[in-house]
Amino acid sequence: MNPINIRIALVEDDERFRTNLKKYFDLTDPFEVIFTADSVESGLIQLEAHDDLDIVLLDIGLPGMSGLEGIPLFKKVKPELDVVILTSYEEEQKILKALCSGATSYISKRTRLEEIASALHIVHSGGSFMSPSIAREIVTYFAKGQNKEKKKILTSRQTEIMELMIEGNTYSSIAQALLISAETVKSHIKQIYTNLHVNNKAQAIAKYMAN
Amino acid sequence: MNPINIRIALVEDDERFRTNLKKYFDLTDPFEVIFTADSVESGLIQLEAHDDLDIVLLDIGLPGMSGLEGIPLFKKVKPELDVVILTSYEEEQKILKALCSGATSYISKRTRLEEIASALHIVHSGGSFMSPSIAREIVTYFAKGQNKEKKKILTSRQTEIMELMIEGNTYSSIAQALLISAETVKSHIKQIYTNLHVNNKAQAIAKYMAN
DNA sequence: CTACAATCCCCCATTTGGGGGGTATCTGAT
DNA sequence: ATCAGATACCCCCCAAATGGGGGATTGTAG
Repeated sequence: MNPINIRIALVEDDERFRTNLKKYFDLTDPFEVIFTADSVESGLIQLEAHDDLDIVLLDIGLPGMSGLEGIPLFKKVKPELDVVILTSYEEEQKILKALCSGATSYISKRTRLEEIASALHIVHSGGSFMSPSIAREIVTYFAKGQNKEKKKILTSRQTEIMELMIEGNTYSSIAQALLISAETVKSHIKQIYTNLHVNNKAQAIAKYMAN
Repeated sequence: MNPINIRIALVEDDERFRTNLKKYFDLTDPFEVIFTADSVESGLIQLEAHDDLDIVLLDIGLPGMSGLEGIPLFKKVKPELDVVILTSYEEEQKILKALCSGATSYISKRTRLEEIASALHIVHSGGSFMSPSIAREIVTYFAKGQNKEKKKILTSRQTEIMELMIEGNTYSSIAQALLISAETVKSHIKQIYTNLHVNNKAQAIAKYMAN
């Protein structure tokens, strides 16, 4: 067997698209289509019989069990399997759910076959590929999360020290990082405790991280 | 002006890399380098004078203010500006922070220039590009999040002690609350640190609260 | 002028973390 | 039935870190 063979499976209910993909990958090195399925259920059964699989290309809009529900099941049978979502659903909710369930990549069906192949190469070498529109949804998600502005009870210097404290630094290592004296760090931390109405590191971190 | 012109700015302290990028983009259509800067501070000043900017390419490891801190400032001056991080820092923490601050894309410095250009095209047309290794960090982050319920790294006793520790109790006050010896509390906490792969209270609390 | 952030210093008791050592149950796998 | 492993429990030593109490000087913004 070719050492750089990439063994894939296709789980897709649209027969035309599925056979198209299979044809393409059958003709394209170094891909090897181990099996195809038109549902999660059938895919799972076939997966049991083929433990040499690298990547499963999974659609979301499947009859019966959805691809979204299927992800954890595939990962359960073979945890090191890379699940690549190939679908036309691009809503944030579906994307996030897929990623949370353990999908490695999320590719739009509009993507050209060569680009899908390139994505699979990336995945096989330990990376991850996101279609531009999908990636945009993800960054939007993160940016939204930040909009919750938190209380400005700490000065910028105090925040800086707080962050370093959370990383487990001692007063002196914080001092070194900020090029100030450990005594100064201590003074700042005293002040932090006063501002947060606490009197030790544990409570301070808890309070700081809670908001 | 060419309607498909992409007006970019480079904020990067490594002079060689910066001039390289500038040369490349100066020669490559449809890019136009509006200005370059070697620090966030200088970049912000120049941004005020150029309101026709589309994208800023920003390094993270800058002297003075870090790129991470700079992102919100750039977005504040010009909210519709797309901030593209181009850096060699690939730690999850930095990546997430950048995305939360409003970065649109995050590209590894190891990326070929043509690919960077292609990423900028994607960003300019409303998408987002992530380097494979970066994207992988992001999906890992999501996958971890899902395991939060399954995060039973701590036994029930350890959890109990952890909660009391977060409230700021000392070993002896935890001992009193649980009617055991302080030495036992200490043993438990040692074990907690082992399980969480940390070695002090601060990191333990941060890790415990993060999930 | 005043308040406040940021910097620095000393003293000293308490807490912590890391290194040992141990016993008693309970559970799951052989 | 037994036995390894996990869990909970207890103890000692000692260096390092922390926290609380004093104090001080700058610079800056209101």
